[in-house]
Amino acid sequence: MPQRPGYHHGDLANALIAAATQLARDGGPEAVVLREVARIVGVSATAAYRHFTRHSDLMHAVKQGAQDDLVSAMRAELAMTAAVPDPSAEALRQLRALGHGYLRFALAEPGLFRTAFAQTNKSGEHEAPGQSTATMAGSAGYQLLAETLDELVAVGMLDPGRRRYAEIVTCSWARGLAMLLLDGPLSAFPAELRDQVIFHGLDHIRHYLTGDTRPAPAPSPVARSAQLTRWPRSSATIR
Amino acid sequence: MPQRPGYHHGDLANALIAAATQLARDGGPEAVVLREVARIVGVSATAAYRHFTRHSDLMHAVKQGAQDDLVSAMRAELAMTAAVPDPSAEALRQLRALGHGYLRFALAEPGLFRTAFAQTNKSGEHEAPGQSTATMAGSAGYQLLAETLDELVAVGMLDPGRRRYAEIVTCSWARGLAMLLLDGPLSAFPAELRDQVIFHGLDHIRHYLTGDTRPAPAPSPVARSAQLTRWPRSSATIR
DNA sequence: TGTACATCAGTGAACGCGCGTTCACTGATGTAC
DNA sequence: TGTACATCAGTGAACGCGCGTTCACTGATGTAC
Repeated sequence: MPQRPGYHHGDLANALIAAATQLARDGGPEAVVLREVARIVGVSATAAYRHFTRHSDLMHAVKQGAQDDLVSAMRAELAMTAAVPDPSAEALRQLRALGHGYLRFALAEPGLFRTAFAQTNKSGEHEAPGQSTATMAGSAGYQLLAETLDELVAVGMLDPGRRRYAEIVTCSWARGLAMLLLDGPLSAFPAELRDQVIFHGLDHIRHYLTGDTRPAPAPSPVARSAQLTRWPRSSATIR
Repeated sequence: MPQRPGYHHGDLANALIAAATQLARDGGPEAVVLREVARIVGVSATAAYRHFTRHSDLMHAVKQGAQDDLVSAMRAELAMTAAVPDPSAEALRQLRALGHGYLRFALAEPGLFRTAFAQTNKSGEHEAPGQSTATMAGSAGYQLLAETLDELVAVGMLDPGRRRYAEIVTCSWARGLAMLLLDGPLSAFPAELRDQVIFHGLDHIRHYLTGDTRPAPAPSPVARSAQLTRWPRSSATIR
């Protein structure tokens, strides 16, 4: 990103998005105020209108980024542990990783998490019925879950007859737990306890899907608690 | 409620709450604007300050009411079907009724549902740590669920070892599903389909809790779909 | 039973704020000849 | 290679809005004597 040589910025659109993302990260979607964004970048508020026809368009871009970040967090959690040879165990590992990634991102980046699911009306869209912008987890995340669930069926752990509503139930659980952890009564819990709730919740989901009532293999490694603080985000460098 | 005889209103506090509730019903918590509330009641904005020290206090009252309404909806659903003699079947009936009540209220009164879980900072409270105002379903609703889960254990349908996280998982599912239905991708579904999602979801929860894999007894009665439109609310008569 | 007066519950005007957005403009850049 | 000019990407001032809240006030009510 250039050093702002003078009158022309060079990459104002991205700079605005980055600043807006930082605001969303700190204060949620309501904190994304166009004038403040311009202020941060060091540009007049009017300049933003060269790159976004209105506030909600900027908002939309931030939301997209937040959704991408969520999916990245899920992918990162997938990559954090090694794949195991046994297909059944591998499918379970993936399921757990996706859930952990989702919920840990929610805890680490509550502002971005809320932004990812915020209601935005982009320019052309008129409440667009039937084509909701608020996809499950940015669509890509939903796809990851769907694949893992398919794998669970293929491996024989998930009854095909119970496949149909599996992602809705799983998504509902994860989304609701995130709300309880962020805004609800569970928000008062200390970080460790919240991690435990997530861990046990995920184990319940596993049990629900597979019918396997045996307890979870091991408690959540403490080493990962460090990750609960802040999620590193490559695209959010300002200026 | 008196007919507003002249200068003195007589019951302004309640009238303001009622009007504010109507705004919340139609537009969610953000729609509760003090000046607009006063306008509706036909009183100067200043008058509100005789009864609420600030906006957030009025908001708090509305939120309380919305939480009560949610619990009422759950209770009403409980009362809608007759109790059955068999304790196991009865516990399941209650579980289903609570879930249906919760989710149907969310669909019928999205504005109030959101308001029930909105973040409000009442006068004295300073982010009050450890004592979150956002209780599970207004606390009373949580109590109802807890009792039903206890009953499931007593009856032998729910393994005591799996009792511990049962309400968190169940609450998470319900809350998340409500979000998906109201703001998420499921909001585009037609009413019937959404009711089916609820019905199947609840059946999955039942299966998850009890381990009973047999399918649900009967599909959701169509007759109840009428209820999805609007929830009758006794306390919200304006003026 | 009638009067003085404290208190209660309203009023209207105004303040200050910050927002999204528009306007007419100007400095910088790139291209045609 | 140098110049004219269209276009691009900024600027600063201003508009209009609606909000929560405060101020000094006034009409209605209730109570003491």
